[in-house]
Amino acid sequence: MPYTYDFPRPSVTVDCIVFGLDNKELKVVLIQRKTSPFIDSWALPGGFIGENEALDKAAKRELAEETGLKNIFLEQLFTFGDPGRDPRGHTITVAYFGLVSLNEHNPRAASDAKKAGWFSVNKLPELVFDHAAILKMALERLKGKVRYQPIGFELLPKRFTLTQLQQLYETILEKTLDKRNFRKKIIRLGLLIDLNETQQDVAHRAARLYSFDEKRYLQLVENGFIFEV
Amino acid sequence: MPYTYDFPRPSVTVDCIVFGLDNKELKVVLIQRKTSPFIDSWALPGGFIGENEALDKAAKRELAEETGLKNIFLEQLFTFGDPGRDPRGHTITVAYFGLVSLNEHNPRAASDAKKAGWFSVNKLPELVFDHAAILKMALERLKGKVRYQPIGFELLPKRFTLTQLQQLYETILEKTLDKRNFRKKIIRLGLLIDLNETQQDVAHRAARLYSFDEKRYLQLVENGFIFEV
DNA sequence: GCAAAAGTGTTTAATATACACCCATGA
DNA sequence: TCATGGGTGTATATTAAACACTTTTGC
Repeated sequence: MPYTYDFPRPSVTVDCIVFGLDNKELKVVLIQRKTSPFIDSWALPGGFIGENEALDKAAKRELAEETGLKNIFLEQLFTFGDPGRDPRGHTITVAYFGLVSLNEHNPRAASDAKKAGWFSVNKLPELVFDHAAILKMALERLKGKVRYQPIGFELLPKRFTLTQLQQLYETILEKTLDKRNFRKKIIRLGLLIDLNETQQDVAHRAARLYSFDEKRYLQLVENGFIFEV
Repeated sequence: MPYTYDFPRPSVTVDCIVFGLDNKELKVVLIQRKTSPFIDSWALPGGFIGENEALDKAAKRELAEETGLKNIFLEQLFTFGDPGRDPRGHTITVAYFGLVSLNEHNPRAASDAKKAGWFSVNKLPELVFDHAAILKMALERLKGKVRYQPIGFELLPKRFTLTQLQQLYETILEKTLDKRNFRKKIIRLGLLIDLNETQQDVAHRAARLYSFDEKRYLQLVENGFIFEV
């Protein structure tokens, strides 16, 4: 079923970088390719956009088709279009990135991939195309963004402890933070809801659980509030 | 000269949002379209990417072809791809934005546009396609970015006064700043070079001129420095 | 001499940093 | 009872904010 145009057109794909936090390791979802080129190699989940398909819809669809992951908030990262980045010819890819609570999301090889799974960003297999560069940019964006937008909460379960939150920042920013100062600062922001519950089944004093007050955050943003950690 | 592919492909274009500062007004470069659709309407400079052409190259080329503006630093903003944004069919556009010193850059209608010029962002003509939405996003990015990256300097002449710099921040952030506090803060950053020169031909006390110390900025960034105003 | 913008310091409030011990729990 | 992580306060240093007058220059 050939499609003919008066001028040459590049192919357009989407790729997804989905980060998760496993204890103190930052991980990313990769799939093993089922199709040529680079069959069996590891890659970011992604693929061609459909006819008259919106970019974000395509990203969500491809992610679901290859990893089974659904209902994940994806945000556009960057568009890569260097000729030569794909051996099949001029291909432009729009990269999306998302953050999930790793324990609550388990990628599995869905229809369009041989395997799918979480990989530590520090121990990656070789990636196809320019996916290593895309991932690198996603990591930089994550580091930059986490300081002034409350995106970190996406990486945690809905209910989390202050220590988990602190470790998250320590992992992403790659530096240690003072416990007392961190708690003071976070609490003072007024964006955490104290659930008046504690952890269960831990072999030490159980920590209080908190959730992120997204409603209040949105209210504050409306009034010009700027989140900073 | 028809081009045939096995699967449907969207068109891909680039659009440029170039901001300039005119006294206390933020302005943007627009062109009057020479071709259908929307002939004679105002639009952001832009057009189709070429065969095997890199995205940033295409943006620079289109900007030069339509406005004559060259050697302008452009940065990728966002990619817009909603089906329906272009009546000719599925068209994805990669938007770039740039900042220039308005007095030093005069857009003129080059080969691919009927007219070209600076428009105040507060007094815009009706724009074609979704260019109004693209511009809105560019403005938001500018506001967000100016606080933690020294991009504002791009909007000023190489030699500028502290008052000019302050007015720049006041214009972009849409609020007034205290002169003494602003000066203290900016000087303390250590990113300005005092040129030991003063304005000429002004009808009042001549102000000292400064330039931005980009070398030093890059050094500091290497060492983890974060710019904040 | 006056209009117009340049330039300059101090006080007070808020925030950031540094730092160490007791508490609760399960094994 | 001990190992493990949870939880807390204070003093000091740094930074932000508020605020008004004198200086220089051209006309």
